[in-house]
Amino acid sequence: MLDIKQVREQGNGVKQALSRRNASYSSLIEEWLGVDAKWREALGKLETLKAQKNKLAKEIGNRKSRGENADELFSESKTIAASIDAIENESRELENDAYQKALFIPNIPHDSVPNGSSAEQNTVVKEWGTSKVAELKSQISNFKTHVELGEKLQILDFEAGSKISGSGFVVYRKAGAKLERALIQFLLDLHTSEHRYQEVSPPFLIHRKSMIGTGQLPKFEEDMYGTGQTGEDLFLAPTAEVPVTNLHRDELLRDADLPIYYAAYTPCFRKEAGSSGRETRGLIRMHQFDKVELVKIVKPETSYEELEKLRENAERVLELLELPYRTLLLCAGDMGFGAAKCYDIEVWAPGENRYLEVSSCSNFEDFQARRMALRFKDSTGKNRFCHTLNGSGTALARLVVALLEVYQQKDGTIILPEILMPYLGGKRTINLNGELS
RNA sequence: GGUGAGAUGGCUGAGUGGUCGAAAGCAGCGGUUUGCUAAACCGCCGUCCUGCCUAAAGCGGGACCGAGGGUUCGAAUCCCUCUCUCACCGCCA
Repeated sequence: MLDIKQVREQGNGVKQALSRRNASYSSLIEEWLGVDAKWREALGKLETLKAQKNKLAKEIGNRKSRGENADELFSESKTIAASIDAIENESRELENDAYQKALFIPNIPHDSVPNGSSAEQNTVVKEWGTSKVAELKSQISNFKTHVELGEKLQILDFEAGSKISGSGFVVYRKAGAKLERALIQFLLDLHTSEHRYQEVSPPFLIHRKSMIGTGQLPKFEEDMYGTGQTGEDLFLAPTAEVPVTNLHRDELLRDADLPIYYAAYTPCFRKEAGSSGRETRGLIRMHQFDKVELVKIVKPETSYEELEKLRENAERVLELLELPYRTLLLCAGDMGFGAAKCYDIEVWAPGENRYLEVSSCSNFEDFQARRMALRFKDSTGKNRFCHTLNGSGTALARLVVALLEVYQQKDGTIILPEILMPYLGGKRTINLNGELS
């Protein structure tokens, strides 16, 4: 949520900044300001009337305690109370109206975010393992896709996935299932020990208030899975960002509490309506996938530094797995709703012959904190909104794609990176039976 | 699912209709004193909105005691609904 004061004072600046996103929010901003002005007018009237009423009530109290008569004050007070009632209803409606409008306005892109309307205008800020990419590309025709590999080895069972749940679901089998489990463990260990995040394991079902807190609702309700249960209002987590950031909703933290770093594993559930084709083949776009997510709650003055560190923490995953990647700074038009600045990290997948997004690291500034009333008392004693950040560290399904495709051997087996061996029972080869050996 | 008890400031917790924005303690901030860390004593110490003021300070107004509604001239306090917490029972991993 944006700061209404800022919008009142620099409405045009805000509109202009938002126009860098792919749509115009000018009319929404205007509507918000209009309702806000009406609301404030109603509030002004209310305050005057209430001041009168409070005065009368006090006077009545005084007279009664002295045993005096106060009948004429009673009727006067009643008249005022009646007009208060009317204005109060109006004011409540206006307030809610303003809030509802505010919830649909995205965050303002940071100054360092480049202009652009689509993914083509994102800038590559880092490339790692370029020589390996070149080498892989030179013999690209030898590389099978993860779908071919996975099915041949019987470690990815897409048929079984759709048998149980429909398209967009997969069953990992044998070494596939073990690899998935190993990666979760590996990622959590890396971030909790080396990067000093605190491990949390949150609920996967999340209520509306939390979903509003991080910005998934109300605007993106159609992308979310609800449980379908009548009388309940729970959604399946689209990312651990939601439960983990909301850990501190409605809290006033102490200055010394910050920064807070969390790492969490959760499955992620997304409808992904309307996507199909090459983009979605195999494991690349699933309705359910596993992810280890990193969440930070920090002081405002440090949040951009923290974003860089967060990004490095995610990049480290790919470096340790020796998977070539590149990092993009997203342009204003390609950023998510709540982000002020966002990096995407993409891993090279030779079977696909392209880069796949495995992480998205964003600074939300105080956008989420405002929605969820997440504040801290700074060293001068002033209450201020925290800044929140999160980044994937990383998404697992696409990591599996890259691992299978990069590490495939001519004989059809797969030799996984050595660093995973402790998590795979000391083994690293997926043999032709789909077992570890 | 049943029964009962609760929800008050950063935390603990008192407060059953009028001077309560709210006792007390802890934490925090400022100060005094004993040779340091520490202890003792004194003072300050909720949030949001808003008016006067260039601003700060200060003074004034309004709101907030889980949320929403009601009763009343007047509600933290009484009534209703909801949400959550705790205890016991039932059920289940």
